[in-house]
Amino acid sequence: MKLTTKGRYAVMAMADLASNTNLNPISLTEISQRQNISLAYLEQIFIKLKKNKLVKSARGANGGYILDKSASEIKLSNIIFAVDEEVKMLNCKKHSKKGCNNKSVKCITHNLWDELDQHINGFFEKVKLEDL
Amino acid sequence: MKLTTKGRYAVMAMADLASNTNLNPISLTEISQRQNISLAYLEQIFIKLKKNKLVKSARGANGGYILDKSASEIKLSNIIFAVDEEVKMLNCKKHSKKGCNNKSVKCITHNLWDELDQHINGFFEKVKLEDL
DNA sequence: TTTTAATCCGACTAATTTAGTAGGAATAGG
DNA sequence: CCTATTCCTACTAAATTAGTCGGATTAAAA
Repeated sequence: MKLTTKGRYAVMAMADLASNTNLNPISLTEISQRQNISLAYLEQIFIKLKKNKLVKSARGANGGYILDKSASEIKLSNIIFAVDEEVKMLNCKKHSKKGCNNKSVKCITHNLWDELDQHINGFFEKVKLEDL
Repeated sequence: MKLTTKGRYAVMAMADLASNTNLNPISLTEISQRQNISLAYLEQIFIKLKKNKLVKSARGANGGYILDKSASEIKLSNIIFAVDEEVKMLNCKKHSKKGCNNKSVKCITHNLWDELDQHINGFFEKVKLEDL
């Protein structure tokens, strides 16, 4: 699980969406203004959220986005996972040339970073969108 | 708490130091070979570890480093904190212009990222060098 | 039917951070 | 004196992250 401001923006935007939700879709322009995130950047983020079936879109005038599930069903891990594609920054294979080689040389910290990753994941698994 | 490979290298090197310790100092050349980390990079890392009183150095031929405390007294958080100077990647102030402004606009994720930071810190607080 | 407000898409650029190198000075043992 | 080491500073390279730009598509409303 990567943790970047992009993920944070996504969480913020989704929380905004959840709390300002009514029957009509909400445009990114609104969210952009409320949360102070550039529109173009939000667009990128919402494309991904949509692909991951966290939001639905309505195109054209008066269009926008609505949650695809109830706020109680959306875990923060879902959101972060959706926008920060999973490259697992924490494991040993990232720098495979010099890093840990599971087969021969035992990497003493390998398990540690795996555990941490699970720890962080667990943290975001527990929290639902509605909890914010 | 930042989490980079530099921090991981530091943990690996310290674990190496702890497990290969005898009365004599251990040179970075040795650690470099065993852990497959470039010598020059290790030097950088150990300067910081030294400043944070985690290791002691002996200069000159047959010099090297030894732990400055017993492995049971060194927490992983100490090590990571020492090498990845604390810029708190996780809080809202990093991108202060556009980000959260505590005073006026309430940043809905602010507390969340604080909590996570504590969570991660707690994780590394619990583990001592000897536990590896 | 034209205008307008929106999503959608892909490519590009800028900024920042991280990783790593280079070169040499200082130190101490043999 | 020679060699192996730490120490120090500056620089470079690579990777990642953040964000922009231009335009195509869509649908409501005038």
